[in-house]
Amino acid sequence: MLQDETLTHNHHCGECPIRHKAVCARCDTDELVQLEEIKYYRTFEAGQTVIWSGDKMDFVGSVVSGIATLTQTMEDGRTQMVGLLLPSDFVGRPGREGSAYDVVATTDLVMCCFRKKPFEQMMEGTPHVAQRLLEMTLDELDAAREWMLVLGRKTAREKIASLLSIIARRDASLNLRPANGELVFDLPLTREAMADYLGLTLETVSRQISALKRDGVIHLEGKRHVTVPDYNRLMEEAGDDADGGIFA
Amino acid sequence: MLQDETLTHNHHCGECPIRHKAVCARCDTDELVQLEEIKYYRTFEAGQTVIWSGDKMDFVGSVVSGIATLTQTMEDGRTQMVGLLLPSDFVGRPGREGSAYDVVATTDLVMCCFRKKPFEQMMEGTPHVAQRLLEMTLDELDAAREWMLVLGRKTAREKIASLLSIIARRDASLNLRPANGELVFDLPLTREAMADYLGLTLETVSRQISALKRDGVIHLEGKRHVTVPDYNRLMEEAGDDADGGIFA
DNA sequence: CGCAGAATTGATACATCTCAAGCTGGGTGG
DNA sequence: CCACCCAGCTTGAGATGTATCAATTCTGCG
Repeated sequence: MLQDETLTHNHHCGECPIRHKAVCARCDTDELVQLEEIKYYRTFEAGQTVIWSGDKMDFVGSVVSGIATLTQTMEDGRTQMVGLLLPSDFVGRPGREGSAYDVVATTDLVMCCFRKKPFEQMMEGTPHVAQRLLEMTLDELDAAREWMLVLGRKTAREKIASLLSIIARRDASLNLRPANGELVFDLPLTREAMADYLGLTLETVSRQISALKRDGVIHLEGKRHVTVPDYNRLMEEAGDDADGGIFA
Repeated sequence: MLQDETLTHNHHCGECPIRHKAVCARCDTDELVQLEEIKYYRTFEAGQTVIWSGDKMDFVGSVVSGIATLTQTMEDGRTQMVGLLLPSDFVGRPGREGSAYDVVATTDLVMCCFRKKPFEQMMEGTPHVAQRLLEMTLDELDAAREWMLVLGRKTAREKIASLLSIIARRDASLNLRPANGELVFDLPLTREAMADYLGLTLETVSRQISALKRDGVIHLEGKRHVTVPDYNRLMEEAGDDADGGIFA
């Protein structure tokens, strides 16, 4: 595994970009010192597998930068994405040996890893870590259930609109945008990855994106650069209530 | 709200049927005393709505007996079940005002409720409750992700087989069965509820159940009483690896 | 330049939905 | 005690959305 030396030595948590959103968000200075002792950085190139389903995991950790996917695969090759890991998201499950999913780096990826045993011990002692992890897990559960509605009941067009609206919303909350209703972002996923997320084929994804473009719901520059002229229109196409602003 | 007096006064936690599986599983005797002070029972009749999506929740709690469903509904009426609540499962989210889902009693239901504020305070003080809740939430997240694969990638026949195998497995772990490979249970859901769980129409559910019956994968007495002569066969039909026994 | 991965587009097949007609079994009122 | 009723379920025929198979077209890069 190649590792970028500028990233694999330990930075100070105080300057960390995900300091206030990750599993360490509630920790005070003392607790950060404890975490620094058991942490190390790892980098992965786009396309690299971080963990194979079933593999033993000797660490847990947070995504610092880049994007990774959580996928499940059936014996015959059918694949479903079950999670999209963005900066500050947590990987791994304390109290379990192996991973239940494949974790794959979609872009170049930097992870802040904690050795599993010490991390688990720390969870016992310092409630701030466990509290934050519970909060994050509950959020993920809500997101997973939201996605169950998308997978089970929405049409292909609604699925695409839902995905775009989620990416747009996240992007808006990260890089704060003028709230003039126009949103611009880059798709972090290939058509195939979108298909795996939405339970579709890549051809259907392509057709529906073309249709949304033809109907003026989105504009495309190249394959990845998307402009949403009217976010409420996109929400309607997603079958969601158009109310409840972008920055909820 | 009608309440059965024999159930709404407080029993002792020590004799509670879900004592060792619910959110209180790790609590010691002292902690149980604390919980007893903030708890009360509520009963619901089959078909009754426990909580409406968006409603303010002044309690959280555990299912003691009976079955409830968690559902999400779109404006045009399409509905997706996002959770099936069995005895010992937890309802509600500490740290959030309203419910995100409809909770409906599928059978007669008894819940052990905790007043929300005191429960949240207790979570701060006694790590055993928060630890157990984290563990349960992680399990639910795994279940939700498993279900995403079912919704996104499985055929109607596989979906039905998956649901039957889950119900069979749960039933086997509750009422322990002879491990001779034959499983018998009652479906706790109507065809329509199964359809909402699986992202299908009730007609498709009915057709696929008929097909599995015709092919000898299951036997039916009446509409609800199911016999599975060969669990591994059912697993194969579900598209799952047939290995990894029933009582995993 | 030209290749390879990614994406688009087209023609057709098929699984599931939709609409519609009956069936079944348990409960109720005459 | 029977006739009726109704929710839940089954089955059928046809419509439709998405998958599948196949042929091009982009796009970035060595």
